[in-house]
This record gives sequence, structure tokens and C-alpha cells, in this order.
Amino acid sequence: MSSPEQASEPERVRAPNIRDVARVAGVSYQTVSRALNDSPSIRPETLARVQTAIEELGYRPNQAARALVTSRSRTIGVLAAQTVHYGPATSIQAIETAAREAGYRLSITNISSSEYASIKAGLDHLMAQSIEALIVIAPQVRVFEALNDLQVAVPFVTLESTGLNSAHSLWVDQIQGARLATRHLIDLGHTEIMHISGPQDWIEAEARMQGFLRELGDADLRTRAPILGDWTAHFGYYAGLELLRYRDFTAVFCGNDQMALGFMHACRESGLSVPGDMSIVGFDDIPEAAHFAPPLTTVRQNFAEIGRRAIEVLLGELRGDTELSHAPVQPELIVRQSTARLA
Amino acid sequence: MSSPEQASEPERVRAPNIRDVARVAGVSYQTVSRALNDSPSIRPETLARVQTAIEELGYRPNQAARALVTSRSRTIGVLAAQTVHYGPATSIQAIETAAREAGYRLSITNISSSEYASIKAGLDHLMAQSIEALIVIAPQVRVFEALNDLQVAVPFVTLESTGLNSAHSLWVDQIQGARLATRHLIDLGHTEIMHISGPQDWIEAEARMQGFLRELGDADLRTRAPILGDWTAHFGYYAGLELLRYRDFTAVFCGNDQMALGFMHACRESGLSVPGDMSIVGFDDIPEAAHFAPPLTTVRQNFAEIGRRAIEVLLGELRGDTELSHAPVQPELIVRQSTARLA
DNA sequence: CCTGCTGATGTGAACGTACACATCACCGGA
DNA sequence: TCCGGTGATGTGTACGTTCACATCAGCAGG
Repeated sequence: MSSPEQASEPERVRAPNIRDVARVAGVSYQTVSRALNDSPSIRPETLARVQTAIEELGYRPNQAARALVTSRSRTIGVLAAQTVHYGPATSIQAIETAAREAGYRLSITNISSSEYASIKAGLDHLMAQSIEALIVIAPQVRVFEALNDLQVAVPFVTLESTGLNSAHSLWVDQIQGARLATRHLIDLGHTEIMHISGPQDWIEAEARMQGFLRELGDADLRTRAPILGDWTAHFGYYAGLELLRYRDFTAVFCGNDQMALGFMHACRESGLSVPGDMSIVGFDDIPEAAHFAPPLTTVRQNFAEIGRRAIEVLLGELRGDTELSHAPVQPELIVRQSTARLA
Repeated sequence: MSSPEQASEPERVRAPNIRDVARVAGVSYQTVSRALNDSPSIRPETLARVQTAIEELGYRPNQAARALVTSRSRTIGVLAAQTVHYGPATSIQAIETAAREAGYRLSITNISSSEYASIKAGLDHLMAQSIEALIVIAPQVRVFEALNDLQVAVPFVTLESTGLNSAHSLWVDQIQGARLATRHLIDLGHTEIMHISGPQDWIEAEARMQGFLRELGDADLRTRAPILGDWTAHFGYYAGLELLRYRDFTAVFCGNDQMALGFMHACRESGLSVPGDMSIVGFDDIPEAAHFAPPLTTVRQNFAEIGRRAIEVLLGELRGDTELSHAPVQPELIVRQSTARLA
């Protein structure tokens, strides 16, 4: 029908490969490979010729082929339970950036529930991609079992836990953060302090609760059973409405800023002034917290730092550097206007 | 030193491959391949034998090899500017879930700035992974140029834009949402209405502004130049402090809920009651909005729905189904307590 | 009993790259 | 002059999978 030269559509345009580049540059394919992996033994002018050819053809290395032959996927897996919340989302963004700069890509899998089956399915999905390392941002109680069951052999770290399994954890010192928050309330003269915690299976919720209880214990104050919440503002609100029917406390330490927001809402509806009648401390310092009514006293965590460190530690392990610093990141108390001295 | 049987570490444990499975199952490797790709022509009992062998060896198909030979990466790329905000994060989570259920994985790349170079670098990083389809959640003005320059040939959709390029867009009808918000204020008797918009290069910010201006125009009301913000509560706060020095308006339509939160903060500091002295409408309906002081009237978008539809449309295109519905998702006005009839 | 067909299974490529090794030109020193 | 060494480049092979095709048994129809 038409001559090969002007064939318009018939033959599927194959992406150029290393041999096409070699032909154009007038070298062997191996030389092109060397140019791509910046081998020391290649003459500058040869390198230049190859680069010109690459440019001309719009050549891109085929990562699948590369992964196949090197058996390195250059992929880091992330198992996450909550990618919508500010904290995890911020960490993941930092992780992605750091990974990309190091030549790795990220594969994120969300688990919908903290059921063992769900965790296992997520992990399975990641392992099927032959990830080189794993980062877990999820309720970790059951994750360790799953890691075992699936015989996960890659380096991994869990974020935002508590050093429970310190060889594989990287964390903001949540216990310390909770102590800072609680101490702040005690210093203001409060003696009846309530705690609204995160879900029981989140280790970080557990850690914040521990810090709260220890600080109260150290001050010989009455401890009361913390309320187990779900991180949402809705929960904070409804828990607040319930709790405020008995006003037998003057301060609340909330497991995160969202629950604190909801609790403040409940205070308003119950006719309580914050901080006049009720002091409230949150945790996380989401960007909105400074604009709550009133601006929220809270504990700031550096989520991005945690993310960057996760990549740093994992890439280190992949290179064989063992014994990288797992020292916890220190949280910081940010005092705003939701807390006041007890009248 | 030691007999091969009890050799403990020396030889690197190679992951089992399709041939290992074949040997254990007593079939040829091709039969195993058929079992994996549920071919119709395989006897049930043979299939069972293969599955048993797979189980026994803990075999996982090597995705790199598969991708190499089929030249299908089973990867969908996401180019995102903001993965920390509630809207994009929610969409991405829905995208990930839908993609995973369809057997695809996601590769997310964050762009740090809306510079052309940054967009191009991000796109380049994705294309290098031979993604099969692309989803863009970013300021889109320059994205189209970059898509052109890089000769991106895969199906793609941009999220949350405005039908500007409707063949490739999937969007909540932002113009309609903005009109709903503005109409609500007009219906309450407001005639002097201000708008704090998102950044100029975000098409969705532009669309909300358009909706605002059109609705005002239709009502023959005075239009004033919108303030160009950056989506943050901080901006809303400082813009509010500035604007409230001249109280020549009685209502504000904010480009998103965060800026509305900041603006409410500025109102409090300026001694204005919301909604008594100032009515405020936001956009997005983040989960916290219901607990602001006062609870925020806003426009709800179904971010998850958008995400799911993105995958649906792209997978459809990959299968060859053209003409899938790109009909915009309708937003919904949620009236709470931050708006009131003009006294 | 042979032919042709169908369903089930096996064999030989090929995908695009990196590693191990081979080759080649060139150089300095005995 | 020859030798070994070195730096630059080329050739064969393997990675694990799927596709195209070949083979083989079983069965129905003439």
C-alpha cells in the first residue's frame, strides 16, 4: 500500500532501547549501558556522543528490564492506615520527596481496616512488587505478626510508634510529648485532668496515654480512665457533650488536635468558656490549630523530619550501614490560648 | 566445610520462579503461566496441583519480568501538588483503593513548586516508570504544556479542574458550587460580598472565582476584586485582619474551609460576631468544618467519588472504551451556623 | 481404520538491561 | 623488540515472564 518510509500507523511505535541508542551513537550497547550508569571507564567524547543520541531519540531506560536483571526494584513500600490525616500525610510527602531524590520510588498501600486480614492483604500487595524496604504507618500491634507470617525479609521501619521494637522504629517521643502537655496543665494548677485518647490499637495513642498517666502519677494526682476515641473531631464533640454533664474536671488533654477541636465545640454548646472554665491541650499542631477558637495549646511533632529520617535509615540499611541513629525526635509544647491557670 | 544440605548462609536464596513451581507441580512452566493468568484451557486438577505448588514455595510472580515482556507496567502515575490537604488526600486515597482493586499500583510524585521545571521533572520521573495512565492533581495551567513537551502518549485526566479541557478532565462543578455559595449569601440579603480566592494558577480557584462573579453579575450586585490567597488558614487570618479595617462588606465567600477558619479568627480578634456581623461561607467541607466556631456553612465536594471516577475513566480508556462519562460531579451546599440573614 | 478437529500441554523465542568476560590499542620498561 | 599492564570498548549470557507456535492425546464422523 505505502512505502515503509511513509507508513503512518501500521507498525506500533516501539520505544527506543539501548541498542537503538548504540546504533545512533555508533558504539556498542554496552557502552551505552556504561554511559547510563556513569562508569568511570568511558571517554568523555564517547559519553557525549551517547548523550546526544539519547536526547535525539528521547530514550528512557526501561525500569522493568533494569529491575529484572539487577533484581532491585528501586521501590520502597508504604503501608498506611490513614493517608488523609495531616500527620501521616505530611510524613508521606516527605518520604516521597526524599525517596525520589535518592532514585527510589514509592508504592503506597492503604489498609481500610486494622483487621489482620486487611493488613496482610496490604503487605502482600507490596511484597508482590518486590519492594526493597518497607515503611509502616498503621496500627502496629498486628503488623508485626503479619510481617512474620509473610516472612518479610526487607528492611523496615514503623513510624510514630514508641520504640517498642526499637530496632525497627522511628518515632517522635510521644511519651515525652504527652508528659509536656500534662505537666503544663499541672503547672497551671489543674488537678482534675481528663484524657481523650486515640484508638487502642494505635501504638502512638497508647504512648500518649502512658505519658499522661506517668506524669499524673509523678505528681501524685488522681488518675481517671482515659476515654478511647477515634482521632476525629466528631468523637471529641460527642465525648465532650457526654463528659461535660459531670463537670468533675477542669482540664483535658486530647490525643490529637481534631478531637480537641470537637471538644471545644462541646464546651461552647455546654456554655463553658475555654480556657476560663476548661483548659484544653491537643497533640500534633496541625496548621489549623493556631486559628481555632481559641487558638489551641498543643504538642508539635515534626512529621516531615520523621519521614526524612525513615528514608535515611532504610537507605542506610540497604547500603549495609548498620547502627544508624534511631534517636527519637523531640516534640515541642506550643502554648496558645486554650489553657489558663486554674481560677 | 559443610555439606550442601546443611549449608546455612553461603548461597543467596533466590526467590522461586515459575520453573521452580513447574518442577514441584510436575508440569511445564507454560502451564504455570496459564494457571497464573487464568487461562480457560487448563484442567481443574492441573490448576489445583499448580496452586498447591505455589502455596508450598511461597511463589510470587515477578512483576518486573511480567512488565518487561508484556510492556505493561500496571502502574498509574499521580502528579500531585498538595497531598497534605484534605481534598487531594481524600481523592488519592480513593484512587489508590480503586486502582489496587483493579490490579494496578500507584506511583505518586509530589511537585514542590508550580514552576514549569518542577512539573516537567515530576512528569519525567513518572514517565520513566512507563506508567500506563496519568492523573494530575496540580495547578494545571502549565501541566498541559509539559504534557505536550514530553510527548506524553498515555491516557490522562486532570482532577478538580473545570472542563477547560473536557476530554481529559474530571471535575466537581466548581462554578456551580461557587454559585450555590454566593446565591446563599444573596438570598440572606447580603449585597456587599467579598471573595478570598485560591492561588491564581489553580484552575479550581479560578473556577470558584468565576462562579462567584457570575452569580453576583446575575444579581446585578457590585463586584469587587477577589483577594488571591494560598489556601492556608494563615492567609485567611491575615487577609481578614487587613480587610476588616474597612468594614464595607457583610459577607465573605472563602475559596476553601481553611481560609474561612482563618478569617473567622480575624473576625473574633476584630470584635465581630459571626454570623451576627459577618456571614462566612467556605468550600470543601473538611470534616473539621462542622466543629468550627461557629460551625461553617460550606460547599461539600465528593473527593472520593472524583478519585474513583478517575480510575474508572482511565481503565476504560486503556480497555479501549471511549466516551465514558465525564459529567461533572455536583457539589452540595451545607448550611451551618456561620451565615445569617442580614440584619 | 483413517482423517480432521479440539482441548490440554510443552518448546522456542523475545522483551531490555547489567554483569562477566573477551578483545583491542596503546604505553612504558627491560 | 617484546612483554605485561591498563584503559576503552565489544560479545555472550542471564534475569523471569508471556507470546506464538508445536505437539500430543482423545474423539467423532466417514
